[in-house]
Amino acid sequence: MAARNKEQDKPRDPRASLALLWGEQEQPTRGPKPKLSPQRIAAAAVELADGEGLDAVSMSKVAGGFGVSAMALYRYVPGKGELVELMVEAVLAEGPDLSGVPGGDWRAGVREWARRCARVYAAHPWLLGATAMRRHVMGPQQLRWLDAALAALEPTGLGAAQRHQVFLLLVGLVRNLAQQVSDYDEEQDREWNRLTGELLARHADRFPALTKAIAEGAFEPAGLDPLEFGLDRILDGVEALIAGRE
Amino acid sequence: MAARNKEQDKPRDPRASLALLWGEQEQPTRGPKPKLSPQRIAAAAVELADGEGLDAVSMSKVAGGFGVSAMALYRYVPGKGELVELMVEAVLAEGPDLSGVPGGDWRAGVREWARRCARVYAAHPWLLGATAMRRHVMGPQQLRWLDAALAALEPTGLGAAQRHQVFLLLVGLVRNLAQQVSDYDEEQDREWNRLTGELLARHADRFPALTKAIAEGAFEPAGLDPLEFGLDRILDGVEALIAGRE
DNA sequence: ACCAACTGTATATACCGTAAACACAACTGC
DNA sequence: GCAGTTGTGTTTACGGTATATACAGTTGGT
Repeated sequence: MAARNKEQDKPRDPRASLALLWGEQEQPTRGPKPKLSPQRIAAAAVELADGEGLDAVSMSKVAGGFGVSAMALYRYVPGKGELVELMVEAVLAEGPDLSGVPGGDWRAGVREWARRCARVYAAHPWLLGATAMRRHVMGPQQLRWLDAALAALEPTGLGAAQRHQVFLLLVGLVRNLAQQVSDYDEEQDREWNRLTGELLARHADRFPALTKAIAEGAFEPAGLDPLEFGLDRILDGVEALIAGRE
Repeated sequence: MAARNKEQDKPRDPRASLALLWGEQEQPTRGPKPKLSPQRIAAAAVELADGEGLDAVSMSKVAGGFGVSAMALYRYVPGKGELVELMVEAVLAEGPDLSGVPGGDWRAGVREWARRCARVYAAHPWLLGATAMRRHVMGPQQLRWLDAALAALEPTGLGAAQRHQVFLLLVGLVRNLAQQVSDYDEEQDREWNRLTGELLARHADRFPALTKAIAEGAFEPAGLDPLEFGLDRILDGVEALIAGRE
């Protein structure tokens, strides 16, 4: 175990962050040619995180990949927090063109959006931890995804505030799912189930509903795709909302 | 900024964790009287986390609160990961008796469960980060909440696997909500909105749906309670599922 | 040519979690 | 009562982390 960053405790100038994320900073003409760029650094960090997890992303390791010292990175990035923001933007940029689905079928559109979003999280499990950091600033790519979701929701005829709420619900669904998946570990899971099963059997009276549910196979691998299940529930809920307004 | 723990990279014996969480370890009779106990340590850590955030919980600070050295804690707790697990159990234990709501109204029961769960997260914002750690082991208090949720869902007549899925949806809702709330910071939020607003105005063509939604006031403080809104959607979705099965 | 601006490095600080070796205290068996 | 064993708390040390600061080297504009 190493130490946990207090990623959020230094003020982190939002102006600087935004300039970085939107690529809106005039680059100088005077000094030596820079070897690196915020984007190249972020890309290297992403590669590292994809391979070894977010915790493996340290200034020193990232810098090492370029053969420069850790402090060199601070010429391009104000701090690690901002680097992570850049990483998020980088992987969010990978996503395809998010222009809506052809027809006026909002359910299909929203579903497709959620699937694509889930795919990004699946490809980069560390995204979850990276965006869980407090007070992060939205960059253009995050806004792009937000925009796409809102666009997909326009045909619902819901008000703006409600569309926003539904969007939050959808991101939440995808993120929770990603959480569960990233937590999963075949071997360890089996071990856990075994041990907890024993304990539970010994205290069955304290957990009647749980005991019954387990007996009925609630925790078997199950053919249910959690994403589709969640989407179905939420979309049905939204449909009910639309119906109720008329 | 300090360093980020790789909380999960040391094996962390599940047997030991479970014994700790269930309080099933025979205590010795030989040596000197211990001054501390896993529970007292966890309680102190919770207090610290409540006051200064999860990142403020370091072995050294917790130990300092008892006037002992950091290493003393390792006599009671295998490591920091396990300490955090104990913290989670501690705050989850605070929750009231979760016995279901009287009538056969499953919606009311589930709603009440979610509200209580949300209240715990609101009281201890660090819970989110604490349970986000990978591979955590469920203790009895976590099982108690799970049991209560499953019990509340029994009157729906849904299958065990589906009840489980709905449970996951509900926890997800509460957690995402907690995330949003804990991210919120009046001052900083205003600043962010201002700066991002400028940038967005300059790129309005790239984000048409978002621009429109903002114009319609989608991001105003809004009278919508996100928890109730989310619950309404999900419960309606579940109701549709029940109806569809008949 | 000079100087200002810029890049990268080396060094140092202040944390973090925790392994290892140790001194002491208290109970068990004699 | 005494010895031995076992558990407690401390000290020290190690390898990590982010990053502040002071410096050396490079480059372009003047």
